[in-house]
Amino acid sequence: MKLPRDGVLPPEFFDRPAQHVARDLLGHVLRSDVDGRTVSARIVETEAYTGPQDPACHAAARIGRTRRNEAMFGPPGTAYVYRIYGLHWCFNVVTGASGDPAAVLIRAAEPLAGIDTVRDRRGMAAAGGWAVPALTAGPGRLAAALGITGALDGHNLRRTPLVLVEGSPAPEDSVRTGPRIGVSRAADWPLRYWIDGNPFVSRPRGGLRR
DNA sequence: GGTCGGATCATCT
DNA sequence: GATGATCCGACCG
Repeated sequence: MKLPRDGVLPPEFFDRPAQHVARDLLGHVLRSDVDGRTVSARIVETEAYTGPQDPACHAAARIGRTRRNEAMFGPPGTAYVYRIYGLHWCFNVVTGASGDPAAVLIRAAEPLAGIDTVRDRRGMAAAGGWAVPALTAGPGRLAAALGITGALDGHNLRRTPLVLVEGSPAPEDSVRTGPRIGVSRAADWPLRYWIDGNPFVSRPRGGLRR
């Protein structure tokens, strides 16, 4: 695919099945300028929620179109942000054509810039200066680190303050797949993608890898 | 090292 | 009224 010179991922990148976008997003970069503070991070873990036929998808057929999942029906490259467990925000990228409700959950990323802001937002001491997995490994942590809230639900991800830009795609043989985390339906569908061995990949219940 | 429970609330039935 | 695409701190060994 031809990418524009400014490096912003084009709508065509997202106008594909969610599982392809989930795999291909690994290695690309999410940049946030929320509150005027720049943070960028390389995506290392994703999950695909493929549409009405996917029982774990927020737009599964039994649910249909509701106020919460409205953004999933928008054009490819739209943000879908929702609150979970009453506490945390989760950030997704809408895939496929308008009216086709599928998305990719961004579960973890490796900070590249703005570490001080990340540490500040995550309530960690300013000392140190380097990134650790507990800052951005896991969807709730990642959203908090980048300042992503429900205010960005429906946001166009080619525009500031939240943009997906070209990074260095993960080599094909470094990508691993497995069941999605924390879902009760379609629990065995292998729609989770991550970069093998990357320390910023989340490890729910069992500590962090490495 | 591991396992467990509480926090906290929008959304949907 | 129940559920949930989570996180963190407490507790145990």
